[in-house]
Amino acid sequence: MANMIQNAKDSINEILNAACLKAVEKGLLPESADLSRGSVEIPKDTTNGDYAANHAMTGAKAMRMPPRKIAEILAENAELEGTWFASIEVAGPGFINFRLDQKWYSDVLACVREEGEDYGRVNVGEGKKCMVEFVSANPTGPMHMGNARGGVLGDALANVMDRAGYDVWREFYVNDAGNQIEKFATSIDARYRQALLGEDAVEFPEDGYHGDDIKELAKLFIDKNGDEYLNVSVEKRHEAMAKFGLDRNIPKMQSDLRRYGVEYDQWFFESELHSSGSVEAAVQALTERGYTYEKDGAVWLKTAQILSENMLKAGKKQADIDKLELKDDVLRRANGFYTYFAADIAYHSNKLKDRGFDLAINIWGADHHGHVARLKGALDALGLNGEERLQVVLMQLVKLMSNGQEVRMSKRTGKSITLTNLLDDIPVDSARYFFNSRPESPVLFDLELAQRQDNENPVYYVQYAHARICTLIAALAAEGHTISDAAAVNTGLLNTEAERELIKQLALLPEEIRLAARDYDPSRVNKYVTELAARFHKFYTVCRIKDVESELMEARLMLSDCVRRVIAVSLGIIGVSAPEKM
RNA sequence: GCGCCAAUAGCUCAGCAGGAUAGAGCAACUGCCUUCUAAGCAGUAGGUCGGGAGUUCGAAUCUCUCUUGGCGUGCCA
Repeated sequence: MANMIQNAKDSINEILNAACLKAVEKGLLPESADLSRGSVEIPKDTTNGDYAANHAMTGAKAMRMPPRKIAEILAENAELEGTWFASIEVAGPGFINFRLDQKWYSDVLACVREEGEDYGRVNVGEGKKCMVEFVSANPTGPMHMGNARGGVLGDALANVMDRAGYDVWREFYVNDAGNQIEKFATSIDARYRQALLGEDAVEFPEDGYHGDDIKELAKLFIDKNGDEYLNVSVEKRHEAMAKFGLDRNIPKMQSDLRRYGVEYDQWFFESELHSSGSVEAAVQALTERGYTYEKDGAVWLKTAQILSENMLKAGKKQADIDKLELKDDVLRRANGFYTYFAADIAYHSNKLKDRGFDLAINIWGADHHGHVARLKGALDALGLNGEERLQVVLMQLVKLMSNGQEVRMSKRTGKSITLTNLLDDIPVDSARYFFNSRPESPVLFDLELAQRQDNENPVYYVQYAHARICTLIAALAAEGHTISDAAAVNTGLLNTEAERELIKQLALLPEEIRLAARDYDPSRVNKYVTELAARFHKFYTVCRIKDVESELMEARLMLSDCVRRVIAVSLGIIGVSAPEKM
């Protein structure tokens, strides 16, 4: 579980604090010396060292001394003996730059070998229960590109959280109740009667689902039941049709997602919240706490009050809050049915309270952002601290390009690229790599580029590095060379710039996992592994492994094997395969 | 109107709890395979980080403002 980047930074802080203490004792720095605002960073340009500390600059004001002078005093009083650092120097406006010693590189390699499959694990989650809910597409039709992105981001994020030390649970929330389902049944019904009574005999509802999949469901329904539902009451007919449709659509979603490499721990049905009385209970609980009222025959949540109270507590000005024109929300409609919002409150209360998840992460499309504040607010009102315990990752929508043209997607007309079509056309690895980009940036998906199975498709760049190493290891094995442990190898021989840059990148994985979990952004892993592949390709070009002096060969072979493992682990996190041959 | 997200090389995007000279891939041009996979590597060229102001030792990054684009602002989900 070692994080060699964090360790190095901590060590620098200790070295500087000790140096500061010493300098104060000697009277070189004032008693007011305070380095606590300083931070350690990895400079872009390694001519500025491997790590740079800005403590002298951030502390200059309190000490009333020029930063450069402070930096020099600290550097002179720093003790590097027994640390991971070989040298220290002052540069620029007052940076204190540290250069890593060989020992650090050796320790990184030892870590990678010792931890094996578990390399990159960190324990920021401390075993806390974390649910990642993602995709949760309406089961009324085929999944589209947006769901494809949600599937990738959610699954990869769940992997990241797992590696960051959380106890992770993946869930799909099935909206099998409410208006959408009624519309779904109405649509099937219209197609059903059109098929039996003629196109013109029945008018198709304007707000119904116009896709061909509905016609297909109607046809299957006829194959099974013939015309026997023509004379049944509308309620009974719709109930049968909704059930029939869901029984076909849901398994289809499950198999499509599985094909995509996405497996859930649970498919949670909204209908169960209604039938168990959980929705009613949630609204009741809000009422008991005084957060609801009745108006026009409906039950309302005092959203405006809850949110403005929260904002006042957070230090926002009343005038700014007024500008937001906050509105209350309906929980139970005048017709007696609960809204989607009410069910969602019940669902999230179920997650945080009944099932005891410490953290609930939802991946939502950006078009749902208006829903975030009020859901958090409702959970706050229930005393569940929704502000912190519910985290919503809003992902921007997918723009699909084909032959340089944007392909418009429309759910209403049913004209959209479905996830099934997508998987027929492009490799899963390619889709998973492309969609795993920063969630809040819109993604432009170029169909032709993703389809290409050559070097223009960036996913192959990474996979190629892995395959290269595998064949290299096989070739050396054929000559009788096996991979030694870090301790059995003279890692000091790995001292060219290409080798050191490669090892530094290996060391970075735990830190990247920590940051990816902190920001709920799994795309960091994509960037990480791409950079790792780049550094390997460079090393491979510059440093020969086969046919060099045996001690050096062993060291480089061991390094290559470390890279192979870390690429495999990283690709595993983002759900891309690591081929042994290409 | 109000709110959320975005704007960085010709194209696609990194860089965003402030750090030193703003990076990569593609496209263009030039090199590197009788030796471990050239699906690779090295190099050239390409930029008022949307405009303006502010905060400070320092701003692509933080604040304000304007412009442009996407989304939201339902007794839909």
